Amino acid sequence: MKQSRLFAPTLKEAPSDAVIVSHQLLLRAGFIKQVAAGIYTYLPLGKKVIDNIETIVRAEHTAIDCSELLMPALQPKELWDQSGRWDVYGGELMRLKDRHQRDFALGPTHEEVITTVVKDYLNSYKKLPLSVYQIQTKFRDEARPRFGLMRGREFIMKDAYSFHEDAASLDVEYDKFVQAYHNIFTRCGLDFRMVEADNGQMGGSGSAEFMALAEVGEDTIVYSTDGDFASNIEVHDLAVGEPAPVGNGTIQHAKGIELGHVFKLGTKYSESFGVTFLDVDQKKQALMMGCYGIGISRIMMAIVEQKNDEFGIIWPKNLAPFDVHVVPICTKTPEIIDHALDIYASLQQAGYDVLLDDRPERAGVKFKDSDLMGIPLRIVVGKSIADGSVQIANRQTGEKLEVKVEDLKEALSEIYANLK
RNA sequence: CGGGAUAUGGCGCAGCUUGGUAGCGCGCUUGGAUGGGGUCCAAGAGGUCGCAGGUUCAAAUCCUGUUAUCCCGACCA
Repeated sequence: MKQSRLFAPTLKEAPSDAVIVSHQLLLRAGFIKQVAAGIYTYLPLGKKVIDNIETIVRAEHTAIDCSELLMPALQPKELWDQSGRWDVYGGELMRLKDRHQRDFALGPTHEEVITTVVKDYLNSYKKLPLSVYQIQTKFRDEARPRFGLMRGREFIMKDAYSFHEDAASLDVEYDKFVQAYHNIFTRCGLDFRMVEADNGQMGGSGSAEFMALAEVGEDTIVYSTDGDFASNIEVHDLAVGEPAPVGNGTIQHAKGIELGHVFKLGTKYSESFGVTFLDVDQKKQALMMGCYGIGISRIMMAIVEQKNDEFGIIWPKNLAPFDVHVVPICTKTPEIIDHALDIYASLQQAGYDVLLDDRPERAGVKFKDSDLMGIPLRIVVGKSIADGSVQIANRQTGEKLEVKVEDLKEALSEIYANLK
């Protein structure tokens, strides 16, 4: 991609509405743009990051044999009446009417829909277990949207649902999701913790949350110094310094951003929707269910909150919008831009996703924008090209290295391999 | 939903107290100089001052209402 053609409006100053660093940087670096309170457009750079997150999420779900589908955002009231949640969900459910004055909701979650979708198919124990997921825009009419992508009224979520003949099967699947979630958040480069969580209005028999550690987090994690215990403070309201209920540690507190939540739902939804199957003894039984969510757009925000410095964002390589930023400077010299174009083409051929800053800007402007965007590797093509060398700059470590053009690919692949 | 604040060009802000018809920095356009960390000079373009009503000869400025956005709290798979 040539930067002169990329829609990436960077700002020197953060819009005054943004108060936390991730919100400010995502706005300044041109990743998102606000449309209304809690509603954002993902600009091209932001969209690329979202896509990268989704790629990881998809791969880890495929790995546990969970298949992807896509359900409607628009859901009729009747479904929500069946679960009883039309009345209990409250003001957060975004409600609307069609032209015939029939009631609909924009889905904040999809237990009602998925239960209806699988109902006819899952009539035998032979078809169990089954798990499916989708990645979709969710709607919640938050009383107070805030902090950019942290608490939006419209956001991208991955939600998965599993169906089982008994609790033992649910336990097995639940553990697979827990492992998949560990893999996902690790691959995203997040500093996170799994904690015991409240079941909330979802009901069910067990749940855990995955929290990104961050001071701006809205949740409080209580954990023990020996690592044997971690919980949302909603479940165990323990004070700092108390002995932990498990193990020998003492309690500490930390702030976290909830990125994922796994639930054992039990039979709550299958009972209200009358979803039953015949077991091996030809007895009719209610399905056991699990559900598993990840805030895709929230991951982008959480990463920026964790990975930044005074100059801008520092993307982990798996999420970065581009792998390499080729930055020619002194562009008055025509051979420099020619060399940069050659390097750009050859790195693309080598499989890197490359952004070429072909704009007629001065060096300082290009460096500032590059730092702000946070692409992990930068190749500066300048005067030193006269003796055949360019500079590789590592955004993550700050290291800079002069290399001959003929050695560039090799040097780059070594540095790339060591990126986080 | 309670409490607090803000709304003036793409972004950041001043002007409002003490009404006289809008200004600064950045950005943008053109020209020139510069050319390895947001360069400098000059000339330009761009604003129904959130919206509606009121007071007044005259409203960005005063009054009333309203909408939007942000923060704190409550709420929150």
